[in-house]
Amino acid sequence: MPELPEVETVCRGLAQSLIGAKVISAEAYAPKLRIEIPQNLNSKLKNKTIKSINRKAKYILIELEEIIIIAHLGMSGRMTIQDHENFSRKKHDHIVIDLKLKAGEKKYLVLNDPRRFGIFTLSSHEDINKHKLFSKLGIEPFSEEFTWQALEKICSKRTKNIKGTIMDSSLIVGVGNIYACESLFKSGIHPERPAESLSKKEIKKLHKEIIETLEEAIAAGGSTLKDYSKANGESGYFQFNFKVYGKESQPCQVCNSKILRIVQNNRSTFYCKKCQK
DNA sequence: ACACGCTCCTGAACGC
DNA sequence: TGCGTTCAGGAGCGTG
Repeated sequence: MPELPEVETVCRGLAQSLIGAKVISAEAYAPKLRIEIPQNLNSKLKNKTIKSINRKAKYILIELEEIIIIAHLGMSGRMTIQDHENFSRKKHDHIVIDLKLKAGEKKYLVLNDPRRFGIFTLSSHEDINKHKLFSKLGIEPFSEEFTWQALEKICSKRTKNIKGTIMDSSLIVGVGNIYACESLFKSGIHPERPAESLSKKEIKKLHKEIIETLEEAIAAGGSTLKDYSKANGESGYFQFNFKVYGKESQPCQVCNSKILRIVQNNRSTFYCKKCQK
């Protein structure tokens, strides 16, 4: 499922092709995903040119003249650019935008989302910064604001387990289940530890590993599961080497003891009992 | 303010 | 083979 690195990768991929593209037509084939899809998409997007494409938390912001598309890939969303030649709308293709690229070529931008946890909505430029979807977002892990002291503050007096804490998007954005598991493993911190129990040294280590894990995944092109594709539609797995995620019962790459799986906050957690204290 | 559990959705994987 | 059940999970929301 798309986590921050995947969304970043998708944004970069889309930006490469679509900056300067003009909307010929836009059509929605579902009334809602996680929230309602605006009606009359076509009249709102037609003839507008794409100015920039950026990521905010796990949201994709496609900025056009006078309007901004806010998209979220949820669990199973894919945003792909497809050729006109032999194009046919597939199952779960919920949004299809016909675009004329800067160079003149025509392409479709398609949002496919089988599990429909995604979002596709619109905002004006003036409303974007106070948009409801963004009102409770925590710190961006790549921002200057995300210092180890900021993480220390988040963890202080927090009784909740550290894994749930770093995954809480009202505190820190973009750390999903996979990278929470991975960064805790690399930090040697047990996922069930109360956030407030972490020492300063551990906070510093975790802070560093969260950033590095996400950076590494972006460098690898984002990690993925099997129902995910890159922006250009090329499917398949990325090359990120998971140390614990999905490795239940397999030997730890560091100490050889069995990777364990537990359920925390209704989510699977994978960890090494020996490496993570 | 915080912690926690429920919910949305579909397809894959699994059990009988 | 085929049906039913379980699981995956981001994040908003309601409850205590």
